[in-house]
Amino acid sequence: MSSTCQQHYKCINAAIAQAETICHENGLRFTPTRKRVLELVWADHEPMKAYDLLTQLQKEDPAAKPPTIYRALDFLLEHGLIHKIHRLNAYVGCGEPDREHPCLFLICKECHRVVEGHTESYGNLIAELSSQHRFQSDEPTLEIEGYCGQCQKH
Amino acid sequence: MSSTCQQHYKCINAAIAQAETICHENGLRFTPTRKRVLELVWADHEPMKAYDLLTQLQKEDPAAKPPTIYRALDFLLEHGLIHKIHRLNAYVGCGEPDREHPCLFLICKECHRVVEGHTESYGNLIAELSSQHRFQSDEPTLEIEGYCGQCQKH
DNA sequence: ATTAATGATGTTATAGTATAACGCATTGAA
DNA sequence: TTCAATGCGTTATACTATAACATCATTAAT
Repeated sequence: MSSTCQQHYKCINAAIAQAETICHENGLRFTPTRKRVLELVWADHEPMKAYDLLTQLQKEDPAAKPPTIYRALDFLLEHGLIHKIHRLNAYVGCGEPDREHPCLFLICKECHRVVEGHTESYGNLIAELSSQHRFQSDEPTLEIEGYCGQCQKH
Repeated sequence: MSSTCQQHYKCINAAIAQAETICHENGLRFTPTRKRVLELVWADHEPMKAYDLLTQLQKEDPAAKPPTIYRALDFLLEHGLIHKIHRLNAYVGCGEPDREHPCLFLICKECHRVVEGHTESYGNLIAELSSQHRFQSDEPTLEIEGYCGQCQKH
């Protein structure tokens, strides 16, 4: 575990609780595999790779295969419980699964930490672009690589 | 070819000419393979996949292998002559290789066309996020999927 | 001109990411 | 209880990208 939180189990528990609520409210099946995969994604605040998750899962369920993981990830993505960082081919838990929001990540090249950003102007930008180009937008992702405060060369 | 331009060879010629200038100015070697791959990327305004480019290249150079393509793509990316669309694992020619600018793409899910957007507010947003998070940003990419004007359901 | 350093390419192999396809099991509604 | 829909098990394979090492080409210094 490598993050800024003090008691990481709280992050995990909160994420699972939110997921349970959301699934219940929307009549979705939060099956044991889906739950377990979500926990594994949240095992760390760093983005997790599919095959690493698979390796983890196989410790408990030796029969797990790639589709096991990818199906769970697809479900979690589809319902906004996790995000995919495309340039890393990796997955992170979503901090605000109950609120519709465009994804925005700051990705540190040094420590590989990813922070999920939030700001009004992002929504405005998307709106501006959509109207400029008559584009009906959907699933925008802003991925910014660089160096976080800890890792910058001074 | 599927684009809004009328005479696409002009796009290709312009791109190659710009590349030649940039490489010359910066003491870079614009080798035949690199040039040919850039032409192939520009063969269409749609994003091109690495292995499709390879198949094309192999028609002229049967000895071409994956590294042939990936090395050329790496060179072109590094010098801003093309962009990678991460969520598509695909590559498009850069419309303004001589100007430093953060990448911003509108990707149509229907016709698969990609337009490279430009707007002041994008730079501002990056700046705002960087200062908010004390993040030294580098290579941001904003990829927005959705439906373009042509493809929207009315 | 020769040579050493660097960069580009050739070549083989393999690593890493993701999905297709098919059949069985479970669930929940009619 | 039966049926339709959804989820899962399983095998195979497709797709994306890089490692590693040999060879060749270019450049600039001697």
